[in-house]
Amino acid sequence: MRVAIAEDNDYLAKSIIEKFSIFKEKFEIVHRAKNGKEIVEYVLNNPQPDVILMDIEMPELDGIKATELINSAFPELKIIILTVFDDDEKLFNAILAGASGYLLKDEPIGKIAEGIELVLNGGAPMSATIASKTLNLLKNSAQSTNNQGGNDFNLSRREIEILECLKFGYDYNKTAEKLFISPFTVRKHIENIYRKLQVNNKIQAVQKALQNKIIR
Amino acid sequence: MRVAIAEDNDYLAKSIIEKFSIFKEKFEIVHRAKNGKEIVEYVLNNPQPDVILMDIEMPELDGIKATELINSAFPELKIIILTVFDDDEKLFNAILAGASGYLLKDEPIGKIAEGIELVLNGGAPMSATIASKTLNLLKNSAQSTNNQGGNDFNLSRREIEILECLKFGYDYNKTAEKLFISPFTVRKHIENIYRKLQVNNKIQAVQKALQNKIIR
DNA sequence: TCATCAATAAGTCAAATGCCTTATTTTCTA
DNA sequence: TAGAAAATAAGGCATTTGACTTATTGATGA
Repeated sequence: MRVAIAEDNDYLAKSIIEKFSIFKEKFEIVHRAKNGKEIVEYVLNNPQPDVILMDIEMPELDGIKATELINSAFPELKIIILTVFDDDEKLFNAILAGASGYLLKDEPIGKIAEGIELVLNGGAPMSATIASKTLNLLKNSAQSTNNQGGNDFNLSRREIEILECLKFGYDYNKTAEKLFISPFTVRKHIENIYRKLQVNNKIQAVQKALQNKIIR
Repeated sequence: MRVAIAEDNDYLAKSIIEKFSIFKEKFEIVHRAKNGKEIVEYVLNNPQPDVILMDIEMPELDGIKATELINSAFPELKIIILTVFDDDEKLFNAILAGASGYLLKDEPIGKIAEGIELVLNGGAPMSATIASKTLNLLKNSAQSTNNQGGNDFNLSRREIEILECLKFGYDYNKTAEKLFISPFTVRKHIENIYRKLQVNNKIQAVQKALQNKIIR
């Protein structure tokens, strides 16, 4: 089986290629590209590999855009995303771009090799957390017709005002000034917000509030 | 680990239970229900199992409806669908009902046992063809309307990765750990980000990056 | 009317952050 | 191939933040 790798980090790329030498009976690493542009150019100008292992964060052209291009030109060519990032957004975009699998870089080499075989047999290799996130994404995207948003976490009106200020990056003093209260009070409100949202810093609070449409 | 099985076919149920005796150190089959109604009544009136292996086609109440009921009453209870059916309709409905995994009955017993452990660690066991179908379902169910727009502020690739981490509320150390670099370097990158985005704290940086679609 | 809760205020203290300087290595490009 | 840009690393220092404690007031509701 002919495998190509798109990975900008030299160390990681070499490490993967080296580890694959164990499976040299089965897999041949036919190319290693340093970015999305290189891998697209490679498949356009060379005999097609069976599978591409694709990093996401790469210069010139990222892995998701490269996947999109390659997938539209060669739908048969299987692409497995291999990255450290497991956030919903990237996962979602990778799937839309046409990736056939999504593995995290901390998977043992055996799992990656297994994934390549799986993908060539019509399967979809996914790391455990990824599989779980995929189900949730599907569930959420299907329910998006009748949803009104998220929880309100029983936040009080004042706490939501505080969150609005946090969103602007105001510190305790600035927030206190805006709301005509003492900075100590602001701190107390923020502590209560953290407890209710189950977070422990401002960014997480703001992100969670945005995601749950508590603030816009 | 306490496992319950809902399976109407006596032969199959006994066969599975028998095969599980190999893993009796790890798994205890606490109950075998003959239909959906029985499994729902069981979880309502007995100590909760950790995992339920759920067939779909069953009399009285099918596995999908049973999954829905159990999942809404006990969201922590993991349910793995174990069936011969792999059609999109059933898969889709099972996911919506809240199933945490979907395995085909022809999987070897080892894979099923592995799936139980996976599901208890937050993963989502899926047979190869199921995983593949899930990706397709997700892809089709959301043909998104992607639009671009916004400055990139000449941020380097690394700086964008840093921003991705900041979005999660990671501190310097956690970010450094994620990106395999020193916390000092993270701080330097963040300083450069602040200068380029013309902000002076993490929240403002994340908000500006989100607004300009530098990150999502 | 008694209890609960939200909002207010104030304080301690360790840890994290923002802002500054310096310096080496790597990568890219003119 | 030389210089620029980016990434890396380290450390100082004042400020901010997060996690605690304690306490008063006013509103809501059972």
